[in-house]
Amino acid sequence: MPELPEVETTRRGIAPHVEGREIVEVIVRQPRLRLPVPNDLVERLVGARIGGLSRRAKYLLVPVQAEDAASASLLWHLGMSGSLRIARLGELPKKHDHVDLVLDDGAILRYHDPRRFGFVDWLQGDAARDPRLARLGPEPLSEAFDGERLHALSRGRRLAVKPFLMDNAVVVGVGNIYAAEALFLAGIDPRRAAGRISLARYRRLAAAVREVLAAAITQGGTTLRDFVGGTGEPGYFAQRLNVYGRDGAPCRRCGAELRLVILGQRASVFCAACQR
DNA sequence: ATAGGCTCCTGCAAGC
DNA sequence: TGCTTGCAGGAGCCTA
Repeated sequence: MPELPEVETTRRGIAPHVEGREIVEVIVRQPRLRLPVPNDLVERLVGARIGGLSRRAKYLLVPVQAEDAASASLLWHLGMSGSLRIARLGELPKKHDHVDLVLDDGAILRYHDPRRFGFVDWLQGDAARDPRLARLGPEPLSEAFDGERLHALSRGRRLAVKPFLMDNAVVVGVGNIYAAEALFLAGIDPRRAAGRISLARYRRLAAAVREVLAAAITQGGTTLRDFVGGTGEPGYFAQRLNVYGRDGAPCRRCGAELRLVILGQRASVFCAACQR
C-alpha cells in the first residue's frame, strides 16, 4: 500500500540505478492495469535515455529522452499494491511482474502489482500540464501546506475532516493510514465537520501530517537496501501505528478502547477520549 | 459546488 | 478441509 513515503522511498532507491541509462528492451507481460499500458510504449521507450526522477503526490515521474524527439515522461502510479525494484539481468519474473524496462548495463527496472490498481502512462511534453497533476494541492512537506491553508479551504464545508484531509486538491499524499495517524496526534475527532475546526487546531493538524510523513520517509530509508536489493517490500509496517488497524485495542495514550467508524467508505479508527 | 457512492483487482482472513 | 464472503486501498467518475 504505497503512500507518499513509500513512493518517495522507491524514487530514492531506484534513481541511482536508472538515471542516465538507456532503455534497451521493454517487456509488457500484463497491459491491463488501472489504465491500459499505451500500445506504443515499447517502441517509444526502446533507445530512449532516462533523466532525473521526480515525484509529485504519489506519482513517480520518469523523464525519457529519445534522439531527436520532443521531451516526454512516464507517469507511474503504484496504486495500492505496486512496487518498482531493480532486478538483475536473467532474474526470472515472478507472478504479477507486469512490466520490465531493461537497461543498457543489464539492470532491469521491474514493476510488480498484484492488484493492478497502478498504471504507467506516457506523457508528451510538459508533465505538469497533465490534468492529473495540474489540479493537485501542495506537497505536505512543502511550505505551501500549513494550518492556514486547511482552515481557509474548509470554511463552510460539512465534510468530515478525515476525508477532507485525504482530498488531493487540499493536500496530496495523505492516504487513509497517515490521515488516521495525524488526526490522532492532533487530537481531532475524524468525524468532525471540516468547517468547524479552529485555525489553532488546523495548525496542530498540519504539523502532525508533516511529522508522520517525515518519520515514515526516514523509516523507509532504513529499509532502502533490502527494498532495492530484492525483497521488494518497503518497511511500511515497521513503523509504530497508534490507531490504524487497531480498532478494539487500547489507546496507547489513555487506554480507552479504540473505535472504528466508516468515513468516505474508509475505515477510520480513533480514540473517542483523546480525539475531540 | 459539494458530498457521497461506485469501480477497478487480487490476496488474505474469517466464517460456515 | 474446502468453500464463500468480505475487506483492503487511490483516485477517477458518476449522480443527486
